[in-house]
Amino acid sequence: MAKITLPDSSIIEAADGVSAKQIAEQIGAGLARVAIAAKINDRIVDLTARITGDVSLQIITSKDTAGLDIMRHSCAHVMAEAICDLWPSAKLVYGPNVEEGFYYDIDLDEPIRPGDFERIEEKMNQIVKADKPFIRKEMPRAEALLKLAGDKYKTDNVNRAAGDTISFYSSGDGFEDLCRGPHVPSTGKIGAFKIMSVAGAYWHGDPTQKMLQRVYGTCWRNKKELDDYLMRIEEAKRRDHRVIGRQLDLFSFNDAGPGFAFMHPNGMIIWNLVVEFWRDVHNKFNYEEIKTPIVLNKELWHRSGHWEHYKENMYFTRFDDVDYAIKPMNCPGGCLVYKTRKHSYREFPLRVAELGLVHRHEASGVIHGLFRVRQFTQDDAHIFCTPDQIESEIIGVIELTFEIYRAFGFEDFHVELSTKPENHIGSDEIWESATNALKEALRHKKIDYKINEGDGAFYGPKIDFHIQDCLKRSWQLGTIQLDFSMPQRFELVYTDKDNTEKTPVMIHRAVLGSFERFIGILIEHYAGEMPLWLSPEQARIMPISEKSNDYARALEAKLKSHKLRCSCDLSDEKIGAKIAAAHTEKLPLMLVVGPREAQSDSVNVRIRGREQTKTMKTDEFIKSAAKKIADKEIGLNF
RNA sequence: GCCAACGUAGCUCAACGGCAGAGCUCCGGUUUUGUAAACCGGAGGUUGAGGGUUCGAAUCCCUCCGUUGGCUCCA
Repeated sequence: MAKITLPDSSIIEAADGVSAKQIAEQIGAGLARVAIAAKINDRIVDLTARITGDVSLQIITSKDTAGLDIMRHSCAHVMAEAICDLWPSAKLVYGPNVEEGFYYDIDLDEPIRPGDFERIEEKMNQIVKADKPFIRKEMPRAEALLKLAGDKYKTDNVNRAAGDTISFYSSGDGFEDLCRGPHVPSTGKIGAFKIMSVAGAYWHGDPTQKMLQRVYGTCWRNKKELDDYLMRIEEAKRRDHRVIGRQLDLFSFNDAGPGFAFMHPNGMIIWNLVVEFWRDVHNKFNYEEIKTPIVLNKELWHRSGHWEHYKENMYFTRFDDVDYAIKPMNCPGGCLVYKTRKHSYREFPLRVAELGLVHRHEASGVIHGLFRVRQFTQDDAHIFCTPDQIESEIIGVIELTFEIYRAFGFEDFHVELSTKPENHIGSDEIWESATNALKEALRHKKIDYKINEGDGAFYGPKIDFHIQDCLKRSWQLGTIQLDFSMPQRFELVYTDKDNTEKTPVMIHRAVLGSFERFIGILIEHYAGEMPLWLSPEQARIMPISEKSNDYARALEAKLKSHKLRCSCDLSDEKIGAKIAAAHTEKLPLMLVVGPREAQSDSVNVRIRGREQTKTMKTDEFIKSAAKKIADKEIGLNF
């Protein structure tokens, strides 16, 4: 006898071996119709799964996240069947879900092109319409390996799978695929789908392996959800910093220097404001600032270990028969500054910041707007301290980091901790204590984090701060890295209490990561609508007609004397056109002035994106704007 | 670096073997305007670069450069 507890705590009794589907039918025909899978004792299984004994049961529908996940994976199978039908020589590799859809890796010599998507979708539609059941077949591992003999990809998948029982699913017209499951009961249960893109992907992410074709698709409960998703992508593309950067004349790129950003006057205004703010916060946290050369002798890079570990990404130059490298990191220069005098434990922790311009020859395929460039300015700093100061220093860096992120309204980021890699230097003991110091600091600040085992730098463990761009791609901002290598390589020392020379600990950290990337992220974060304090132009003065131009000019001079960034639109256009132009430029404030305002020394304030306007005395406006700027207010309410 | 797609005026795009075009921007003029785009005119191009096929190439083929989306890598 099976005793089945439902989510509402009610209990159904049935004969052993009853299927989840039968129970769903017993609960209600409506539920049975929308049922996709079942959760038996926290394990998600097919609806056909048999129930024995005392269990808890939940029927999963497409409303559940798990139901949508299952639907997507079943959709991947349908896509695989369609592709195998169109290209019989296609070999299936691996087809997991991703955040908002799925992909399937396929080994096929003939390239699948975007132009083929339509016929793949057509074939998929036929399969879905036929509403054939997904049927699970189980067999022992040995039998599965025999069955898959000759298919190196699926054999590999079986070898990587856990457990002794291997399952296959068949659906459609004799299509069968190795799969753990579960699946929807039949292909007709799959909602609205679309093939999104195709891209190359290495088998197991290994560049020495064959490049496969990865076909991306998305699948939603219904057409409306699919359309909403496609709309969201379109919206996101409108936030793309590369598009907005051109629209707002912030920066550009040129074939003359791929991966090297040209910052325009508007972009530099934002840049300099971020630098100014950054300096204020670093002063508050007792940092000093230095600047080290961009081009340094090659020998230095041998000593630092960069030659050995980073040569492929470095630029080199040669003159007067001497080889030089263009710095990819600031630390060696920082070490040379440290060595210019003797240091005492009394001056520790020594926090030395540098806005260092570095060059890294990134692979051509990874260059991406301001997010991934070949020349960038790091907001770097090196903290020299004693081992027992590590944890408090890390806490200090985290506090400084949050203070800076908060000013820009960033709440949505995540933290990752990377631990000892296989190729590392230093003893296990020192790695363990350093990693624990990082963990303790995170625990102390009550920060959740993800652990990337073995992903640390060769010289020490690290904490990274990540943020997502408008298309949900994740980008690293700040980083905190413990470095046991550099102080030794450069023979850095300090004199301790006992008058002996010891090696300091070096903490390498960046908060914004790179100014280029950070400005790109700011643009996407605000969709180009910068808060008042960061806006390249804060207010545009718009005379109603030429008759008010003199008042407009006088007003401009007055606002500028109060350090407001503004200009006059003295064109022959009507006021509506001037407003439209200002909106296109995403200006926060528009000041419409005509004879009325001129007479009363006032301005009519119009706020970006709003219909209603407000007339106020010029002095009152200046005071109010100045306060918003000083407070770095994000809202524009006047 | 690898796979695929794409490079036409400053920007967004059309023409897809047969005279390179539109809107916006820019320049000149008319208009003197009260809250999201007035009107008229003009300028702007060896179609990313080089080679090939063809009577004829933006269009077809090859090489290179760049861009986009992924993979690997990474701030």
